[in-house]
Amino acid sequence: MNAEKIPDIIIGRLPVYLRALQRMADNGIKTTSSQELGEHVGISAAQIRKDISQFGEFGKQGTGYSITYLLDKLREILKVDRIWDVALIGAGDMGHALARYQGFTNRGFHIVMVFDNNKEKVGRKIDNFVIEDADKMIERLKASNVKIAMLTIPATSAQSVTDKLVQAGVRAILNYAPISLNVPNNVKVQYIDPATHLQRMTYYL
Amino acid sequence: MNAEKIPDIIIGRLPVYLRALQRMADNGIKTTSSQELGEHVGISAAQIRKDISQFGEFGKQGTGYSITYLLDKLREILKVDRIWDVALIGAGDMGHALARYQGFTNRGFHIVMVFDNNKEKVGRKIDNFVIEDADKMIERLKASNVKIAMLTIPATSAQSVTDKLVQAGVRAILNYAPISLNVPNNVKVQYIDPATHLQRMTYYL
DNA sequence: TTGATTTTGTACAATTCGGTACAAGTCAGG
DNA sequence: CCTGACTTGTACCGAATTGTACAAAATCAA
Repeated sequence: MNAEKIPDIIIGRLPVYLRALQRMADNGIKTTSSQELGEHVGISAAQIRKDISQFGEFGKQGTGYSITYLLDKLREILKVDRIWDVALIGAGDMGHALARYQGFTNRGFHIVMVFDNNKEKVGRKIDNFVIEDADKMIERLKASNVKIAMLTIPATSAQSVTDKLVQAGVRAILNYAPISLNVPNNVKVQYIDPATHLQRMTYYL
Repeated sequence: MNAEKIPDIIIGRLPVYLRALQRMADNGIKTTSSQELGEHVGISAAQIRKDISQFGEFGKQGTGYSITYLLDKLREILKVDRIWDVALIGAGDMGHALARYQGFTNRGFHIVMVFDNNKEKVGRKIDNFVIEDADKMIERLKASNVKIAMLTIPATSAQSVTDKLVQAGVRAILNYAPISLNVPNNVKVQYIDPATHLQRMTYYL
């Protein structure tokens, strides 16, 4: 076990391992090797061994890794051995899709609030969520223990809303708006912008 | 100008620069510096200069970069100085959101087909798109010039559908299914999985 | 015109990251 | 028990990536 600072790039791969392992577990597989896992996720076996060994000796020579054990450890490392409350900001098409997405529950996340600044939408429901008024967002967040927000609003208002989220104590933002966000060092942002992702591939076509 | 192989990591940053520059241009700004652009996108000025200089000397000492000129060059490099036809596979919530997304048009992409394997959905419309039968996907794609697909289907069928896409000549896949895909070397995949992205941040909370 | 200021592109240095190779532990079968 | 096949964790090394620093070019104000 290594108590030093773990590089971001390694942390970034762990959720991919976690996802693949979870899938193997669902298929009833009990054990895997760095080799096999590597083939599933497209990463070299040595890389996987090195990444995992940053956190302890979880494998067994000759046998590989117990999937349930490794799952537990990875969930613990990534702090998804619990359920995080998440706020969804923006009830447009993308917000709707995320609100209705069934893939969060068994991966550590639970949407607890949905906000929109359109007064016509406020009070309406998406499935079980009642859309709340964005004007009340800061006070609602401050009174909650929400540390994670998903931002599905236009780029024009993304930075100002982000500032409010930070002010309200949010520490992690999944940003669907096509714009880079400026946040303090203690706040993390991940970007999802389909056009940007597509543009990362056209170069090679 | 350097004709050598450009690292993936640099190509990955160019769309971010492009997005920021496009935004500046929309705001009527004519010129920028690596310093200013860096502040917008959260990347060091030296890094930006080095990235851009891989492709030529586009800046001017003392002045910086002409935004429209740099935009043209980046679009050319990334091959988004044209419009790419894109196929959308899966007409669920996420597929709907993407089909209706207005952010593709001025960034080089145009959805031209939407498929679903649910016979009840086939023939229905999402805005102007008629949902087509997934059974006809391969032949429809082969008869088209579609090289890019967006996959918004369940993980269980993602690999088999991917194999069909590859067989039909697709060379770039934006995968929304929460699973790693296996593709030949000449096919690129980008992953969008909100739970994975969130899990990349919880470690730091 | 001149000197101060700005900014690029790049050489060089430092750091980070990934691949190779192997000792040592584990297991299955005879 | 013994042998052969597997597999981990890590030391070592080369490659890739980023940071530092500066010469040279361009601009601007006086």
